[in-house]
Amino acid sequence: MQKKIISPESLGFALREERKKKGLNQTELGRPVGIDQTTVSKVEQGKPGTRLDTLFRLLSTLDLELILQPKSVSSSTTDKEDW
Amino acid sequence: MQKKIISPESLGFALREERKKKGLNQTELGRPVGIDQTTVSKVEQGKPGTRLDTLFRLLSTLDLELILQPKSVSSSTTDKEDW
DNA sequence: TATATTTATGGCCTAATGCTCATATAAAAT
DNA sequence: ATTTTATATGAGCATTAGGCCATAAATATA
Repeated sequence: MQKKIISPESLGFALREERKKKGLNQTELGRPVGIDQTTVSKVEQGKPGTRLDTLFRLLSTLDLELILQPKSVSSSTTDKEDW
Repeated sequence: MQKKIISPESLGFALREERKKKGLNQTELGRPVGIDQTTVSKVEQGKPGTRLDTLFRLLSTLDLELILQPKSVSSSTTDKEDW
C-alpha cells in the first residue's frame, strides 16, 4: 500500500515495480512527460544524481505521490505484498 | 503528522518548516552531510533541478523519510497543525 | 536604530545530468 | 533457433547542480 523510500536505490526499485504493475515499458512511461528511456533506466537503477523534477514527472505518469514524515511512523505491514 | 509532496516547491517548503522546527539554520542542516548553505537555500526554494542524493542527505539530518503511495490514499487531516 | 545572524544571489569551477542517436545485452514471443 | 521487444550502456553535447567565496538582502536581537 505504501513504500518506504530511504535512498535513490529504493526509490528506483519502487518505481520499477509500479511501472510494471501498470504494464508500461520505460519508453511509454517517460514519453508523456518528455523523459527519455535512457533516463528512466538510470532512475530505476537508483542513480543518485537523478533530479527532483525528473522524479515528479515520472510520479505523475504513475499516479503516485510522496509523503514526507518523521522516520518510522509507518506502522503498516512488513513491506511485502503491498500495492 | 505527514505532508503530501507533489512538487519540488512543496518539498522545499516542507523541509524548511521541519528545519525551523528543529531549530537549525541552513548551515547547520547541511554541514553534517556535506551540503553547502547555498544549496540548502536553493532546495528550500524548490529548485526543480535538485538532485535526489542531496534530498536524501538532508532528510537524514532531519530524521525524515519519504513514503511512496498511490495518489490520494492519504486520509488524515487537512494539512494544518501537523507535525 | 544599530548590530548580529540568517538567508538569498552571483561568479567561478568541476563534475554530472539528461538529451539524441546508436548499439549491445537481455528478455520475450513466434 | 530466430525474430521482436525491452533494457542497459556509451559517445557527443549543452545545460546545470553544487561546492567555495564573497556579498547583498532580509530577519532577528540588543
